[in-house]
Amino acid sequence: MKTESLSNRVSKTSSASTTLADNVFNQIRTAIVKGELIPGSKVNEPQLSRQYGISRGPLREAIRRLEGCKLVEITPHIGANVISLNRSQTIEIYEIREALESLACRLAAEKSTPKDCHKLRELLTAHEKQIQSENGQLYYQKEGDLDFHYLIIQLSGNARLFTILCEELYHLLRLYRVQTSSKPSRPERAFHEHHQIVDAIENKDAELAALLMRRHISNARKTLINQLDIE
Amino acid sequence: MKTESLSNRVSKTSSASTTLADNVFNQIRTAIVKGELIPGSKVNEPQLSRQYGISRGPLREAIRRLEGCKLVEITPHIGANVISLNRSQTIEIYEIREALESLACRLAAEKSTPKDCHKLRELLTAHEKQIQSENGQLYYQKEGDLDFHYLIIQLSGNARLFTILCEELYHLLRLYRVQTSSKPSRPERAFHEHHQIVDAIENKDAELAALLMRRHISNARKTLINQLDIE
DNA sequence: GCACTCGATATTGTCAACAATAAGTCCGTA
DNA sequence: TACGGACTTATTGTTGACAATATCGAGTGC
Repeated sequence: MKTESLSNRVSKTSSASTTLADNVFNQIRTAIVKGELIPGSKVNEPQLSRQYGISRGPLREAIRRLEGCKLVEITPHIGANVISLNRSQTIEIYEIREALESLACRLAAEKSTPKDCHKLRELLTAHEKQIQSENGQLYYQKEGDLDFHYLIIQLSGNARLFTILCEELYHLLRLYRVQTSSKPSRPERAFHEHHQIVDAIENKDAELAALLMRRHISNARKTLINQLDIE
Repeated sequence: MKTESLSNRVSKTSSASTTLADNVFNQIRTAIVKGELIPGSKVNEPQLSRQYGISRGPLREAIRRLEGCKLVEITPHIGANVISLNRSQTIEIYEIREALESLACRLAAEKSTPKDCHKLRELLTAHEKQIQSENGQLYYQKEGDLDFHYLIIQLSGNARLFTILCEELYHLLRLYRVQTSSKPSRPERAFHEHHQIVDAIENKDAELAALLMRRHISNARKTLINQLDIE
């Protein structure tokens, strides 16, 4: 209440939630994903409770939710630390993504209506225009890539799949990008792959769609590994 | 402290944890998975805090962890309810299992040492003896099936994969079995499939291992669907 | 008899204080 | 100077009380 000072407005997301715990959960989560809370650092309860102007009760509930999302690690009697992903852990996540998004793509191809396909096409052409007007490099950085993947996962119709990918793994990957300040840079290639994937979905070729998505993410993984090897 | 009466000992798991919240989290989780807390029912905080002899603070943290495992659903200002899986939600989980365990199997085939393969063989032969001595039907019910899958996931070496499958999805499936009191009944067929999988892993044929595992779980899914259609 | 409102009760959300554990500091000794 | 131990401080764990919201039931009007 009193110390609304400088760092209180960490993010704009959902300032008016129904409960303080959920509210501050969202705020801290975006703070972590944006890199404002640096990976590996300690999550100090008294400090955060002052910062957000709430008591430690709901704050601890929020931290427990963050633990569930695997964004912090809690050690009993010591406290929580913001997760820090190393090289192999990131590769692990990409392996899982490969399997799950391949599945999502197959399901999407099976279930998608012409209207859905139209939305996918629209998304791609919108991104294409953006690329042309902004000289290409911003496709990934503006997360147009993620938009595309989000939509396919939604089209899969598997709600739990959406939760695992979009509510858990993607946040972790976003964190990693901030952590290593890595700029994914293979826009035109990825863009071509995206078009192939939509083609397969439109043709209702589920197996091909799954294969293409798997290869798409596998390529991203290999790019990441090479990038890590260089550094 | 005072009301240790009848329903206090809900489970035997981990009575001496380091913190009350973690302790009661484990207890409630097993209670849910065992069906002692029936799916869909309300999670009453005052009642549970009396039952476990703790205050509502750590209890609420435990509930938030359960929310993270997707074992309860929390509605603001209303409370938590034990999750209840319907038919389609269960199929969703099986779809995810199919993708993830297929991945696990491929990784296991790539990384497994001869010693690992030996352990797998031992597990299978041990189960085989058990089947012969107990007339078959108990293989699944004693969770020998899960032992097998657990071991392969461990051999995959992907820690996050292990977490997602063994710490989250499996608990949900176990809950569903209790909920519908369904007894998986295709022991000899599944057993044959298990043997094939180990063969592939031993031969370092990662693609085949992945394929077989995917089919193995796909069969289980189809069996489940048929079973549900009958009822 | 039915629907609606209002009040009583129970449950959830939040807080501030206390207890227990860990971390840091200062001091003495070898 | 380096090491170890007691003391101090800070942080986490836990509790009970209070506030806010939702649920249930009785009573009233139609």
